[in-house]
Amino acid sequence: MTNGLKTGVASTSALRRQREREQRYQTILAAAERLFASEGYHGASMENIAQAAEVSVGTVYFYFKNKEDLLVQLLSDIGFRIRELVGIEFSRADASMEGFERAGLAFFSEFCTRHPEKIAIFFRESVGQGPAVEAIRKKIFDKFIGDIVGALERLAKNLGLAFKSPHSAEVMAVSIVGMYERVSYQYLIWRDRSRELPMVAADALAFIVGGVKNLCAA
Amino acid sequence: MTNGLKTGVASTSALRRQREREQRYQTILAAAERLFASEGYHGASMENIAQAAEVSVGTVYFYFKNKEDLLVQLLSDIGFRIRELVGIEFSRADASMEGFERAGLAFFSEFCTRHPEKIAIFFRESVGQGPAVEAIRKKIFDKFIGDIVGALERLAKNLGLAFKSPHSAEVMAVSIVGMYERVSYQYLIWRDRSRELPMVAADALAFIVGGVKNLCAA
Amino acid sequence: MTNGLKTGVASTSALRRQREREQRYQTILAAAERLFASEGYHGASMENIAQAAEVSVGTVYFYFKNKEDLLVQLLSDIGFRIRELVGIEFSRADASMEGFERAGLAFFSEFCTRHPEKIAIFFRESVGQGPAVEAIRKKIFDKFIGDIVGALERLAKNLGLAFKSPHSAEVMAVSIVGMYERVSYQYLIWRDRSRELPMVAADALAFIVGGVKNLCAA
Amino acid sequence: MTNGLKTGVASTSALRRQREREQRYQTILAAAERLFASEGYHGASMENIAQAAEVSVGTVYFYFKNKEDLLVQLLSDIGFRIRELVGIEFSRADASMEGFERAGLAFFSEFCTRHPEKIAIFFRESVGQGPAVEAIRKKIFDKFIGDIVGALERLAKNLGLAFKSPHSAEVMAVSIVGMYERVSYQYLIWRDRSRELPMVAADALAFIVGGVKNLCAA
DNA sequence: GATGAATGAGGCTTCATTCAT
DNA sequence: CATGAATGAAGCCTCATTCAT
Repeated sequence: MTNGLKTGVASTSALRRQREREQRYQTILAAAERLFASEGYHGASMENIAQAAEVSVGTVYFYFKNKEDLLVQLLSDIGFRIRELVGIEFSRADASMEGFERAGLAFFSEFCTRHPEKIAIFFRESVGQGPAVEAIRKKIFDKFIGDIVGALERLAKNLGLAFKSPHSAEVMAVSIVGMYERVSYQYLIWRDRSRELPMVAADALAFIVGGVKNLCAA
Repeated sequence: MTNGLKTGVASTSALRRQREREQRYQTILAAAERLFASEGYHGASMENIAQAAEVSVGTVYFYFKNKEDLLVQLLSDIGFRIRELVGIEFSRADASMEGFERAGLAFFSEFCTRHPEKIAIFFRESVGQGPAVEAIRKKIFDKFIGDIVGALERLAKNLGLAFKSPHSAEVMAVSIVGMYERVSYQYLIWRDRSRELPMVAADALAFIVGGVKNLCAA
Repeated sequence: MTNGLKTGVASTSALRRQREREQRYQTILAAAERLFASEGYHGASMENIAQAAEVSVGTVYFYFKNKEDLLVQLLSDIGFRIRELVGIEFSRADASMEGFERAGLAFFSEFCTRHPEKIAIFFRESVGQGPAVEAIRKKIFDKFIGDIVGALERLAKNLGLAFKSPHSAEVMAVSIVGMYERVSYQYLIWRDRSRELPMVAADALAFIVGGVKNLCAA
Repeated sequence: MTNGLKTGVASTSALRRQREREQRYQTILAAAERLFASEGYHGASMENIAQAAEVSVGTVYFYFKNKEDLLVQLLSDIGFRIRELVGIEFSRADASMEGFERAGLAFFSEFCTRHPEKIAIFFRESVGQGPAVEAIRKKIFDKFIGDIVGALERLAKNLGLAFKSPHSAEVMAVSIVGMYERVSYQYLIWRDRSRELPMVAADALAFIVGGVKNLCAA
């Protein structure tokens, strides 16, 4: 306080440290993402990841508790980004199904095309990797399903419609998530048709719209 | 057949051998199925599997090329059974969507309830286990998708309808498969609501019917 | 039963297998003993031990659960041998202190001289190696102390003597064990005076005899 | 001392520094003692110790050469304190065995009860930790043995007694140390009977007295 | 003097697979 | 055909120690 300079200098170097830490963290995470997607979760060794990130194994363990933690952080990040991009569209959906379409386009045309590795990790590499990973996967899925259920309920309320059964909203949400998953898997991971994805997406969205209509009644 | 006693005796013992071989094969496969589902593909060691099947490790390797082969055979069997039960309903579907509903019920109310381990293996444990496994998974998915596409095309033809786009049929099929997958995962693996599954299935099927209608036009 | 030869052959090869197994087990244990004594418990790696035993690392793990198990088996064996050699003399001690002297000579002049590595492992390398190892150490010590307490009580009874306090017998036994331990450590491990050990032992035993007398009273 | 103000100020701050340094040193040593005793020498990492002492790892390395040094300093300190408390009683022992009893009580009733962690470190955690540590352990033991030998020799001289053999004094000293060690281990570390220790000690000391008498003759 | 991020050698352990009996 | 002991590559992870700031 009494010493502007010193504090200034100190905070500057402290900030830089902080920044560098964050950068290293991200570098390692990025390397892991790349390798998990290309070599598979088990195929990528901690050694490989460290090399790809240009750090030592010890450094990886300084930033992440263990290999599983690497995957968990990756999943958290992926889940966050998807919701940021897609969930927001669902939450805007009110009196029409336009929000559903915008959400789908955001996912298929933007997210999938830009981040095929994230799709591979979320839908392929993180599946069946033990309880801890399954737990976070379930959490992410549940949040996403919640977003869609919210959108459906607002839609029904605003349009004065009722669902066929008490499960309907949830089942629809789960179904929609399942479609997202398998369509992206089929057209992005198994065959790379990322260019056709927008058209494919259009059909998928029409399917969703029809499905939703059929489970609501005046 | 035409030979005398000696051959008869020989063929009898040969038959018994054949039968015993087949039995052993199935015993091992069953043990693997159980363990893959409960401990995970990586969590189950060949030693474990051999013990569970009450044979030696060597014997497991006599009947199966390697661990991956065990999974592949399991997947083949699962794929076959699903098509046998579900695919047949799709192929019967002609001029109405009833076939789609029967297929869905067969899957959710029969298959899922009776074989939750097969669902776990197909949708969880076999995901992301390397190229060879992915290949057979893709093959099974593709066949199943083909069944549904066939049903959709017949339906369209018989009702004089046209698809919105050339992709439509395939996208719908992929979507339906995705729904099957995630709905069973959500209501069977993540939470055990096998008793509610029939009701859930009803909603899911209504969703499908609506989706299909929306992608066909007179 | 009906086939002497076959059973004979079978049992022969089965026996040989059994024998070879036991031999391998002992070979590995011996290698571990040697290395633990010379390099220290932590200084000896599983790799080293495997090499010294001329087997692969995997084989070591086939016979022993882990490194700690190796130490535990070693300790069990050492404890057993000491009691076999020394404890028997205590149990023979009845109406005089001769048994105490024979026991001491057996320990110092026979066991220590013949198995300095076992002494090193029991009194040096196995100390402070975690709860599991401490547990077995305590068990062995307690048994040994029990042997001595038994001898003391018989002695007292036969000579019509009484102990000073209820603890006396146990405290004496613990004291005697402590003497055994430190005397062997001092004259065998820290300096190699194995040749003088018999004389040293004589003095130590005289010390014990005097101590015992002082804690018993007519 | 003789300098004026400036130096005075300087020496004041220098003194404070000196004091702070000494404090830090002791804080770290205390943290190490606590952790070595509770987690074991290997179980306590330098990181743990630094955290417990509320300093950084680097600081620990500023005050101590390495982890072993931490243990060595600890041992030195423990050895010093034991001699300070116990050895002094032996050195006072002249014409009677009272000194031996006072020494024993000092050890069992004072030192053990007050510093169980030091006992654990000296008799458990520092055993078998490599040549350097063994060397200092031996040095401490030897000094302590020397104290006792001195007391024994003075006693013999003053009472006009002779030892049975040239080894006798040393063997007795070693035996006494061994008793101290194992009795404290048995009644303090393995079972916490610190409250009964005084009584146990009484018996142990009577044992020693008897033993000594038996090895001296008029 | 103090900090704490970075290092990397080295340890323990697992497990799919082979092969002599 | 069945057995199960043997293999050894490869993985994950720890931790004492260093050094630029």
